[in-house]
Amino acid sequence: MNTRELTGRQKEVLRFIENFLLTRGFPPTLREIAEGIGLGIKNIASVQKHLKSLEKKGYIKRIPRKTRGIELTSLKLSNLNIIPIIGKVQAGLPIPAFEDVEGTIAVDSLFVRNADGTIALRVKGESMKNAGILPGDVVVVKLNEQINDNDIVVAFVDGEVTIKRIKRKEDTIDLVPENPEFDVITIKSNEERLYILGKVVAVFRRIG
Amino acid sequence: MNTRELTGRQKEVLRFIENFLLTRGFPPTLREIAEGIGLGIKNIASVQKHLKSLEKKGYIKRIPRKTRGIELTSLKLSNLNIIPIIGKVQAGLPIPAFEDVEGTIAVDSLFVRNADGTIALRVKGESMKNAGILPGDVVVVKLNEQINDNDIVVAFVDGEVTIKRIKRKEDTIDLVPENPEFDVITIKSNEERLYILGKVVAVFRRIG
DNA sequence: CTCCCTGGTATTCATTTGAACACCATTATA
DNA sequence: TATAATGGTGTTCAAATGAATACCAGGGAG
Repeated sequence: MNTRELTGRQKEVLRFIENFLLTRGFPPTLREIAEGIGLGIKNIASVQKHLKSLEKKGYIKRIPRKTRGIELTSLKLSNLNIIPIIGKVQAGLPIPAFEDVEGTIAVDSLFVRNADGTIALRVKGESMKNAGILPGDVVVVKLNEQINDNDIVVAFVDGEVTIKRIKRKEDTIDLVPENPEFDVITIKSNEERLYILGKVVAVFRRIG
Repeated sequence: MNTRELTGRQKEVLRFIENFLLTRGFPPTLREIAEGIGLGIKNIASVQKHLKSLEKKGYIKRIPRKTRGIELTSLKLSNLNIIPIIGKVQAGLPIPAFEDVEGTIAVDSLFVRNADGTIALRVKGESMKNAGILPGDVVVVKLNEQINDNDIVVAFVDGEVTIKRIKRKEDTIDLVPENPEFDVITIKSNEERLYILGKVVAVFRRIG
């Protein structure tokens, strides 16, 4: 048999573990698995064998002697980032304050590597429409990130929050919208009207 | 003290639990917490008190008498969906086949309610640019969903995969791009050139 | 036929674990 | 001043748990 193919019973065990973990928040014990797939409570040895098979075929990883020590290869929690969604950013000095935290959002590490210094905001306005950032979208913002030319940033201008593309000139900084209906905001370097909150690193949208 | 505010020690305990769960894949035992925050191994009673405080303030939920029975309010795994990323969709009858599964992606239930019959695809081409769907984006597709007029769909036309907005006319179906540089594809209802794979329900993009 | 893998049943055992007490110190609040 | 909340220490105990072992049966591969 192929090294990755599962027997019916093994599939059943794997599905049970996945489902248990997703609904309960932690992996099952051997006895919980036994019960879950309709085996007698005394019948842990069978479960042990199934788990050994699943591990050999690469679907799970077991941590020896640890209660509930089962990791799913398909669901690596270490690939997850929990990021707070901020409802309102309040102007303030020296740094703006985050208010109305709506909750948290789980983001795959495919989009965000590290949750440190990262927040999520809801997009208002159409100024970045042509960059594929629409009203209602959720943008993920890295706060303490190096800002490079042409980055899309979340900026405070005169106390207002806005998303724009940044372009540095000789003596000015341009905040460029990606929508011809909006104007470029030009700020002289010596003015104190601008505060760059962070860099937009991901965009999420739900449709329908 | 506010019902939600945490003391320094309580914060420390919560951070430890979060970090443990995310890196190890399952919550810690009381003794692991005790060790993790620098308490003696015998000192479980203190941890019990901290957990009780954290639960009272709504940050965690405990499942009595269960080893590692700690749920994080901020990280509800039940709010997570694990969706396969399909590298290539192969034309085939009666339904296309999914090949080159790149892996899985975790999606917050904020964007996808249910993982059943759901896949993720990478966008190629700019035909939906003005709908905020760009090349390289990941789109989430519901396979067995009711298709309504004006939905954005993944369609097979003459064996080619494409993302378009669907508009039903009297005797034809129009697949409308959201980019003036692309043409509308019109298909007569009696032709067998069209297969609707599913409906696009979410778009994800990484920037930079 | 023999060997290996799968799958189930039954039992034993050392550890681990959550829970419950008792006791103490500090600090903030009423 | 009294009271509650926080935070730490030490101990005991029943229950839960992973591991190991032995036994049995069927099927596929060589």
